[in-house]
Amino acid sequence: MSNYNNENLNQFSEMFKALSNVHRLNIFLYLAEYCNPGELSTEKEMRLTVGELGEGLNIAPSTVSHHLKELRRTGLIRMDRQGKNIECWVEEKTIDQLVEFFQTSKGGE
Amino acid sequence: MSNYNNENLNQFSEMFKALSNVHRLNIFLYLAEYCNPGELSTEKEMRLTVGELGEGLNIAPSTVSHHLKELRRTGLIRMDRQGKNIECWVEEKTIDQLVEFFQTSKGGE
DNA sequence: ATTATAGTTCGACATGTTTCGAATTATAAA
DNA sequence: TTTATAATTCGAAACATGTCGAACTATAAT
Repeated sequence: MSNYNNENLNQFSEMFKALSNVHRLNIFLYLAEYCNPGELSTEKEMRLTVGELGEGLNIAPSTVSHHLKELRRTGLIRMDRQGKNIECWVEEKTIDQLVEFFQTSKGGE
Repeated sequence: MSNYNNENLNQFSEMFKALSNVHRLNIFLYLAEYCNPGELSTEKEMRLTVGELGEGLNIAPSTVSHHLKELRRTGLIRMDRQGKNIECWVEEKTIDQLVEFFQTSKGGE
């Protein structure tokens, strides 16, 4: 039997919804590239600003903002204001949960 | 830099879209429970019919059918007609890809 | 051949999502 | 204090998704 209750399932489905949009998936992976494990997640060079994320994606800043809000809401990324900028980075614990989700679903029960 | 090109990214986003609906996620996990690794995936007791999947989900058969079509389209499950029934089971290779996707995104390059 | 069972396809409707630009808030620089 | 920069919120338009029931196809049983 599965270990996931209804609330958990809902949270996972929300994460998948967040990653189901190509722009959001790109933002997520772009952030993931900048988070080198082994270094502290508080180091500045491991984070990107909203503006930096919008570049090359060809969508309006308001749309980027909206997508980031979704990624944050579901726990996939975190954000922190530093002066005029808002820095973003991936939440590694959540990624661990996703890896475990699929490993468990494969391993059965 | 990421290993995923635009086509790959698109495929992953489609898989996530398929799993973003709670009904489809339930169907997927229900199927995953029935696929015990170590046994051959051709064994009959490792598969479920469309009707069996619809039970307890409280949605019309046509809706179950629609959801299964989406799960199959994105490569998450497979289906095979056996007489009057159509048997369904998860595609383990695809699950492996998803595990790898998140592991890689964490390990970063 | 007729009937029953399992599942799919189609059309329609309600609901949700994506996107933008304009207006707004927050911070920093002049 | 005024101006500039970075990002968010809001409202609206276009588009996509989830759902159902009715009609259909495929197979099996009588």
